[in-house]
Amino acid sequence: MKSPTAAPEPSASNVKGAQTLMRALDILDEVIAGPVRSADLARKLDISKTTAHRLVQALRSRGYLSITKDGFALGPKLLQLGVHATEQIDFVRVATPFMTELSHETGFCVFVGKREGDWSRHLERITGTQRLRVATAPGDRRPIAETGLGKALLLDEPEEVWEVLYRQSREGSVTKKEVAAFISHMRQHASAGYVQHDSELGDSVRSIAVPIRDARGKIAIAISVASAAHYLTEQVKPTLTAAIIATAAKIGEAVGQTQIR
Amino acid sequence: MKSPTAAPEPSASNVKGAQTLMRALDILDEVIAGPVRSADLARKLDISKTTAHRLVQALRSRGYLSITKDGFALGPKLLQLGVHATEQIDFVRVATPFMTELSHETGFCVFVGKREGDWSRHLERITGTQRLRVATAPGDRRPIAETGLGKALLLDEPEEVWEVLYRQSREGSVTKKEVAAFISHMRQHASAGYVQHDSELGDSVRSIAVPIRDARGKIAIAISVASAAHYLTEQVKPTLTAAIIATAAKIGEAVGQTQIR
DNA sequence: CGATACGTCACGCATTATGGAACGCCTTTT
DNA sequence: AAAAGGCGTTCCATAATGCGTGACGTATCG
Repeated sequence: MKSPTAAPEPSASNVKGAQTLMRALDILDEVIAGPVRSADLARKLDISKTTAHRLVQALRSRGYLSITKDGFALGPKLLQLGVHATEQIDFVRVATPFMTELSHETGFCVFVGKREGDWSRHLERITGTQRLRVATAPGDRRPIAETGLGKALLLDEPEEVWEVLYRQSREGSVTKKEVAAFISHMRQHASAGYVQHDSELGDSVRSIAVPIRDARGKIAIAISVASAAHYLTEQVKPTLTAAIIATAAKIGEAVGQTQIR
Repeated sequence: MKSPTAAPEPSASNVKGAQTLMRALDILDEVIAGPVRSADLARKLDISKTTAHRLVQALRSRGYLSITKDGFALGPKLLQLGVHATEQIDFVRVATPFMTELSHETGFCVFVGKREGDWSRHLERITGTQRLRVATAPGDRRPIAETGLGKALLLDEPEEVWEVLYRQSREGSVTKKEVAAFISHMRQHASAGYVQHDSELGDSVRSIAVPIRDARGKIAIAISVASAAHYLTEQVKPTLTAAIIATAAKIGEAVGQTQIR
């Protein structure tokens, strides 16, 4: 059985014997914000002008930096790496440790999922400590407008799309009033940045879901906590919601989401 | 006066005193193709298993690599850097040295430009050795369907867009036949990958233009050689075209264009 | 026309990174 | 079942690597 501790992540300071590399990466971090002069780098990172110069030239020779009239900027090589990273990165794998952490903190069961056309696909589940479990398993596919997780994946869509998908999930048998209510709720969710969803199947399943955006700001996946309404009461909701949002923010940061501005 | 030699580019081997960094970047280069095991890296790069391990852990601790079940893959940090690089990179600055080289090789005048809505903006010009010069100057804006450079920027657009922009450049006074001819020519250009354009103003200006794509494959800028038809004869055209295409390829590589597939 | 600040180069010292050896854990082979 | 091989990991002595001091040429500013 797996030990409960998460994967041993080398926490940056953990790693010894790569000073040159670390300093070079520090430089890249500084340059993210915008062009920086070599001398400024030396000061901010507290290294000698010479070292800054050497590292900057090395990075430039590899295309990681380029020279502009007001200092060094990110270079073309990073475009290439960025594109390939997009293809290679497994969002779920990145998210899993954070989900585990959340599950341990709260005791609830945590899910991740992504959009597949008009469906939402559940990709991974971290089981919590509660006896009563939501049956949804990794691999399950549900109409996207029908789950909290799915709705979180739709938060950036225009209202017309919401309507179409909602009608689709109800297979047409739906009143105008219901549609209007759905849209209205989605609007609230979108402005709040998270979704609270009560199952319409009468099984008292309640979930809270939050979308996670990739580096381009596009919603890539969503995480959700789902449980019986018996556990997920109005009292615990505020704290829990905050915890989920915090976790989503951490994951977002880990997948390179541009900082909130 | 500037020396005729291009900017002193640190040509990778030029840079000394950054072994650790260079090896780490070599690792990233290997991983671009797909997940690689740490031991394989040690072999391919001819370094000890220990060193490979240390570098890989360092890169991972910073998010440049991530662990997958079949080795190390590019990490989420590269998404972030990629996005910011897209904002920061000055394609013209990257292109200029290559354009200079082309100009010296051929003697012709070389231009770069980008698209601005329905216009093409000339951004930089490397003057050649010829007495007779095309007057277009950096900063000039022309209707996009009216110049070779502009047409190169449109090669990926659907035919409807070609038609709209062509009519626009002619201010409506255009026959169906002319439109059909334009579309037909554009089709040829698109499949050839370059544009040959003879000015319709009767000034005997002829140009050859090639688009340059960014890391996502989207046309970002275009370069062109323009001259009096007196210089740009049918005899020199094949050689010149090949040279321009080669230069465009080099620039494309420099801005991280995914290899031709 | 000094004064400041930047990028660049050369050089000697010691900090830093290197590879060998060895270990535990797996899967594959015998 | 045992042996063999491959992988990721840790420890350690060694010297090679990367560090900062100092100095030079050049632009920017007052």
